[in-house]
Amino acid sequence: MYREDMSTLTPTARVILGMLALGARTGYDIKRAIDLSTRFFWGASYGQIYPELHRLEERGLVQATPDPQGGRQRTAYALTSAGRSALRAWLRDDGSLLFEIRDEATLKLFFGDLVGREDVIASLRAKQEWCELSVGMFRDLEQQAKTGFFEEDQMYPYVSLLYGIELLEWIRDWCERTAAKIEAGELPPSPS
Amino acid sequence: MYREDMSTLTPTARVILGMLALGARTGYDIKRAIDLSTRFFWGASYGQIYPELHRLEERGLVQATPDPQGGRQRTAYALTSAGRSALRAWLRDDGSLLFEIRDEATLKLFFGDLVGREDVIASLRAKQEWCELSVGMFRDLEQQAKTGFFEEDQMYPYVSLLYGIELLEWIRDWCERTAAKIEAGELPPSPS
DNA sequence: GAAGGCATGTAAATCGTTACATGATTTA
DNA sequence: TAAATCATGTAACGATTTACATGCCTTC
Repeated sequence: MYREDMSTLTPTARVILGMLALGARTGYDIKRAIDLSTRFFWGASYGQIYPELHRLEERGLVQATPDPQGGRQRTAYALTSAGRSALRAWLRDDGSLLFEIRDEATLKLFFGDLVGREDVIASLRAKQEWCELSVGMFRDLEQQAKTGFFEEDQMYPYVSLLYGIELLEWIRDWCERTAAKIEAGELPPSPS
Repeated sequence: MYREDMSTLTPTARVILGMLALGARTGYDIKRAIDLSTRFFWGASYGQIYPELHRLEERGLVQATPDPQGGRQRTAYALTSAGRSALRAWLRDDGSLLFEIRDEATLKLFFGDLVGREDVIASLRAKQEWCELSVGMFRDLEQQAKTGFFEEDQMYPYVSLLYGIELLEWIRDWCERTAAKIEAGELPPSPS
C-alpha cells in the first residue's frame, strides 16, 4: 500500500535525478558529485545508487546506455522526459520538507548533567574543532568552485556551499561561546 | 563480525540509557521525553524503543521490573551498574561524533538552477516559515522548562534547548536574507 | 609489476518509520 | 459513555551502511 504514486521519488532518487540533470552520467559520477557537494545535507552510497538507478530505469525515469571505455564496462544514464518532469515536480512541490538531524555532540550536551563539567567542555571543544576542520574542507571546495568546477549556469551549488560554510561557522562559534561560559561558571542562565 | 564489542551502544540505546538516567522509567516515558526534548537532533520511535529495551535487558544494561498500575500492565526499567558505566563511557568518549543532516530544502536550493527564480524563492520562504513555526514550539517548551519541567540538577537539557532555538533562528534569518538577495538580483555573488 | 583510481555491483546487517493491534484507565 | 490518554508491542516496509567481490586502466 505504498509506492502506488508513480511520481513519488525516494530520497536517493531525488539526488540521482538532480545530478543527472546537472551533467553526471554514470553511477560513479553521481557518487563523486554527491561526495563533493551535497554529502553534508543529502548523502548516498553505492549500495543505494546502483540499485536505485536500475529501479529508475524500470520506472522509465532514466535511460541506460552501455558506454564502455576501452575494455572497461560502463553504463551511462540520461533523464527521460518523464524523469525530467518528475524531477521538476519534486523541485516545485512545496509540500513537506524533510529536515532531520542526528547530532551526537548535542545529545551528549543534553546529558551533560550526568558527567563532569570538564567532560562537557571537552565535548564542546571537540565539536568546535570538527566544525573548524569541515569549514576548511568547504573552503577548499569553494576555491575549486571559483576556478570553474561548476558550469556557468550552475550558481546554486555555490550558494548552498556558502550556506554550509556559514552554518558551520555559526555552530563552531556557539560551541566556543558556550564552552567559555561553562568554564567561567556562567551557566545555567538561571531559568527561574 | 559486528557487535562483538559489548560496550558499543546502538544509536537508540544511547538516548534510552540517558533518559533512564534522567528519571524516565517506562518505554512510554522515554518516548515522551524524547518527543519533548531531543527529538530534533536524536529521535526514536516505539518500534525501536521497545525492542531495544529488551535487547538492553539481555545485555544486562537495564533491569526490567513488572510494575502494573491497576489492571494495566507496565514494565519499569532501571539502569544496572553496567548500564550506568556504559552510558558514562559513551558520554566521555570523544571519539567520532556522528553528525548527519537530511535537509530537503537545501537539496532543492542546490538544484535551483533547474527551476525558475520564483520557485527557489518559494522554497526558501517555505523553509523560513517552517523555522518560524519550530522556533515557536521550542519557545513554548522553554516556558515549560522554566516552570519546573526539568529538575534542579538538570540544566543541560535547557542549554541544548537554547541551542536549538538559536540555531533555527539563524537558519530562518539566512533563508530570509538569501531570498531577499535573489529577489533583488544580487545573486550569484560573482565567484570569479 | 605494483599501486591506485575507475567502474559496477551484491549480500548482509543495521537502522528506522509507519501502520496496525490490543486493552486498560482517566477525564469530560 | 465517549474520547483521550496510558501502555505495550508486532509486522511490513523502507532506507542505509559496510564489507566484499571483480576486473580494467593508468601511473609510477
